[in-house]
Amino acid sequence: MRPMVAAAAPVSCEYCPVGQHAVYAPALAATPDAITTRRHVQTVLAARRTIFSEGEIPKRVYTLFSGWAYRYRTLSDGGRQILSFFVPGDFLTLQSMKPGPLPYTVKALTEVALCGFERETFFAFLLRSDELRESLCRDVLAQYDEAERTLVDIGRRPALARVARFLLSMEERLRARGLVQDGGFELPIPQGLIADALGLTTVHVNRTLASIRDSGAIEFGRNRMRIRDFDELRDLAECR
Amino acid sequence: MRPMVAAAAPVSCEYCPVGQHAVYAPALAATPDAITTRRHVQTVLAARRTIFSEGEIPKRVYTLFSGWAYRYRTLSDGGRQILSFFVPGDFLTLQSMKPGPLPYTVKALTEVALCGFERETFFAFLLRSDELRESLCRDVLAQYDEAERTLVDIGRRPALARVARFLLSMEERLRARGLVQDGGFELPIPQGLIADALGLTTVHVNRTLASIRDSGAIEFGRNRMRIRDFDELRDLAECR
DNA sequence: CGAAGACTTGACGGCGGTCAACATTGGTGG
DNA sequence: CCACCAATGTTGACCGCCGTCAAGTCTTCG
Repeated sequence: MRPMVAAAAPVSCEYCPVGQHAVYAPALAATPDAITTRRHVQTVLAARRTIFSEGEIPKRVYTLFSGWAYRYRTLSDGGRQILSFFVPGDFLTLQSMKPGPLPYTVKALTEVALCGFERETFFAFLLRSDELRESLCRDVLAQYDEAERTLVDIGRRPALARVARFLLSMEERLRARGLVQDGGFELPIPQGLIADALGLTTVHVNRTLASIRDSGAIEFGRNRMRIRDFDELRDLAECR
Repeated sequence: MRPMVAAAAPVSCEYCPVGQHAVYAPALAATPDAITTRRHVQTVLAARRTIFSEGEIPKRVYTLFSGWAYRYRTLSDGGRQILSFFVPGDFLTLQSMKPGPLPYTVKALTEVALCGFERETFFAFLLRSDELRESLCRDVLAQYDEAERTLVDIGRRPALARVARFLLSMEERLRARGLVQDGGFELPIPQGLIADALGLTTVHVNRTLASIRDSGAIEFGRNRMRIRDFDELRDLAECR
């Protein structure tokens, strides 16, 4: 399978293919130039490159144009907890809304293309209109909600249910962005990272995925996942 | 030990003893009447009473004036995950900033006194000034941050470290509110609830607390906790 | 005084972690 | 084009943390 290719974003943001999912989508619809002129940089980064480091104070902020990224916190013992994965259209550092050091690291999973803005003017712009504020607010609360949902998962559910729900929520998110085709989707997340996101180990994620595959609910190969039986998978996610 | 007594808030918010910790603290300092006149209700509720139910659409929102409360999500199997505890001055439902059903239940832990506001006008007021918006934003991000910190704890740390960090962060929060006296503080949270907050069981929290006490780092009795050796406790929280 | 909630302690077992070996894939440079 | 290497996936053996079950005590309150 060919690796995902990241192309830099087009010159104008007006017809941006992922703009409708961006936090500033309302502005793109109304006054696309307002975004284009504020966009400072377009960058392409190789897979595994660090985009922000924990403790860094961001002067520039990014929307993910193509590719996948993720963010995580590091433990004193070297372990890490992945907090979320990003897909095209996602804004990488909502927490930078207020100035100060970032409490997590952001890293490119695949090769990525980024659209960069100057932090201060970017948020000043978002706060100027009611509509944009509301969009920003919705994004923050949605991420907050997802964090607490994951908290419930990790705190109270067995590994099988966690993995099943992870797959379901990933499918739902990708479907909303039109990234589900032929009933399946690209999932360039190695099992070790799924483990770091779900509070498990690589070995156990591997066994769990294998058992779900054996149940017939999913099939997958390198970088690709297909849900064959949603009802079955939802049953597993309910944790019995 | 006498149960905590909840008295209704005073008539005017101007000299509210916990107002400085409220999300609308800047407004209290500048134009206290703006808060007093918007406050619709003052309510006293018995311990264990439900303040909001999961799925409910709040028309009225509350600041906790006295007593303790907590919020949690329920699982299909009857288990639950506590998301946070509230102390006087805390606002109970930041998520209600955007209209829609609440994704969690809020319950009184002790007897509580609440100051109620009409949801819509309350947030409209908070969004009107830059200073209040910033205060709101800071609160949301702080809670979000705490949620992800807990996520790391539960996902990656052993029981001993979770409990130790829980005690440390509780002490820090209460100290900031002037609720630490004689080196100790009131902690009316039963071990079963600590377990529900940390993804553990009552039995295991009990053993863990006992082992921390044996190490000499803390001492506690019913409803009261004292940290005797911060360095020791921090070592435990680091999870060697 | 009775009942409900909270705390404590012991015995036992299982989910998921640890360690280790090996297979497979894809990228890189010679 | 091939050799090599790093990253990833897979499987088995073993074990420990923490959950489950259960009994009993203590405290609080009606």
